[in-house]
Amino acid sequence: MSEEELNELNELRKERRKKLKELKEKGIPAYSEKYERSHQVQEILNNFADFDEDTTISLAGRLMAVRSHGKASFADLADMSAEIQLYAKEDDLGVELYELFASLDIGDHIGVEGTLFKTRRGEITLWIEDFRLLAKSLRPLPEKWHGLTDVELRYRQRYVDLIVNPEVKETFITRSKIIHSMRSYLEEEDFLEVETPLMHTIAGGAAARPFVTHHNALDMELYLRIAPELYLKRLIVGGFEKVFEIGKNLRNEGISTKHNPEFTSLELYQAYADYEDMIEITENIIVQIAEEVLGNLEIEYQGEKIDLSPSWKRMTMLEAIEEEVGVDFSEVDDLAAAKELAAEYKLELEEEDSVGKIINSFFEAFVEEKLIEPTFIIDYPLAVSPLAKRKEDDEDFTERFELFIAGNEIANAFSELNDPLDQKERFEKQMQQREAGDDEAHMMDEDFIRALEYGMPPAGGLGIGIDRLIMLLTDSSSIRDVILFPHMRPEK
RNA sequence: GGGCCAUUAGCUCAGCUGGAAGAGCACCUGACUUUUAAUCAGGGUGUCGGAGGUUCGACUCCUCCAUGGCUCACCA
Repeated sequence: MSEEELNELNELRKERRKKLKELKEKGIPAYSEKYERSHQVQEILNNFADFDEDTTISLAGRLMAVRSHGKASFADLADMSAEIQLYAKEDDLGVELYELFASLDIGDHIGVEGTLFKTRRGEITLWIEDFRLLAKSLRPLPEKWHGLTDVELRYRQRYVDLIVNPEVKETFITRSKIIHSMRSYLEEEDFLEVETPLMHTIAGGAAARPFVTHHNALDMELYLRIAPELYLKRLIVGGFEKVFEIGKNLRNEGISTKHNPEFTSLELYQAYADYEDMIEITENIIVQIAEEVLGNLEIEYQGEKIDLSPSWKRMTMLEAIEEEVGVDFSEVDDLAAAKELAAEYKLELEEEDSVGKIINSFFEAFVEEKLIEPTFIIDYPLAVSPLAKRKEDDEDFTERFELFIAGNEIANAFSELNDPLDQKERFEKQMQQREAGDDEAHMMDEDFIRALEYGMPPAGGLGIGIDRLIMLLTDSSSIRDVILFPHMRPEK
């Protein structure tokens, strides 16, 4: 770094650069080789009684605080597992090494060696006999008391957030456990984990605007996937009977506390099954996760107590609307009457050209947010379900459900449409809407129709929004709190 | 994209109707060999988000821009 660049640094950073230079002059490595430690901090804290005062142990971690008393100092060392107090005395380390210890900064990584004791106040402490600087920190950490609360900084510099806000680390450990529990449930049930393409020539499987990218060698536009659905169903055609994929979907839409442009979902498909089976899997999987990861089926989300104990409530969409709004849509069968109702309830419609879409709008506007306890809403209008099988006794509705908890949609599932001719007609209907300006309408996928023509067994399919589920189980109000690096605009 | 709000030291924040930029922590200097938000004495380290404007004078008022938050719309 040149003199000019150095001069632009603030005082705190200049100070640390100065110390780095001094270390170099003394021949002390500021970024040294690996350090063999004997224990993690948590093991020490849990098993203090097992260590006598002659047992030498070694730890490695980041210096989080220093309390210097002249010729002796206390400090706090944090590794991933926990924090422990260090005690360093000039008598034991010698003048030179103690001076080095005294010059350490908060944020530095060190490896320490010594024996354990308890202070007068009863705190387990490592009495240092030797230590080594492992990595010098050149930037000051946020304040120890308030930590880092500026959400912009927390998301942009998640590494700092993780260093100073322990509960953030907890959330992401829980996230990992949730996904692990989900995967082990599915493997236990003999589902095969697969990976399908992220780059699609046709963006399908959901109603959403895709990101577009360009393949140079092929000189063609590609879409980043909005859902893995159509590929997973091709695998059901191919003879896999139980498949699942946990992965990212990318949607070129608004960003909010519930939406990130890339988000993680579970999708699974089971041959010879239907949406009733999917209800069962959904409930089982979430109950297992809550039991394994939280050890509790009674959770609290943003101040609301929620009981995840089975069996969860089921209602048809029409029943839910009738209960909440008092309108019985089973009595409404023409578009004009539905539009009149929408006007009466001050629902602003855009392109709703069918009773089904208006029913769905009523549901979204008046019912969704009221569904606090886990509730399966079943039987969705055909008009908003272009990939789901029709109900046998009602042409206008499908064998589909969504699961709502705490007012949020957590899962979406249906009996998969496996009639290729019906599917083709529905794609054609979607294409018309697309041409009429609805750029979220489904695209025609000829190859998917071809696959269905070879014969797809009846199948149930299920999608779970993993980020949303994790928000619920970690009591996080924003999706950004459960995604390590949420999308942000560039700085400056 | 619309509405509302925010942006001041490394961090967390005060700064009134326009009149000499502040506190705590962190940091620096000194004292201190069981402290733990260590303590004691001294030190303010700043492009007040950016650019214009009004004014004798702007952190403060106005306009535009940037970023973020909440919210509505779209979506999961």
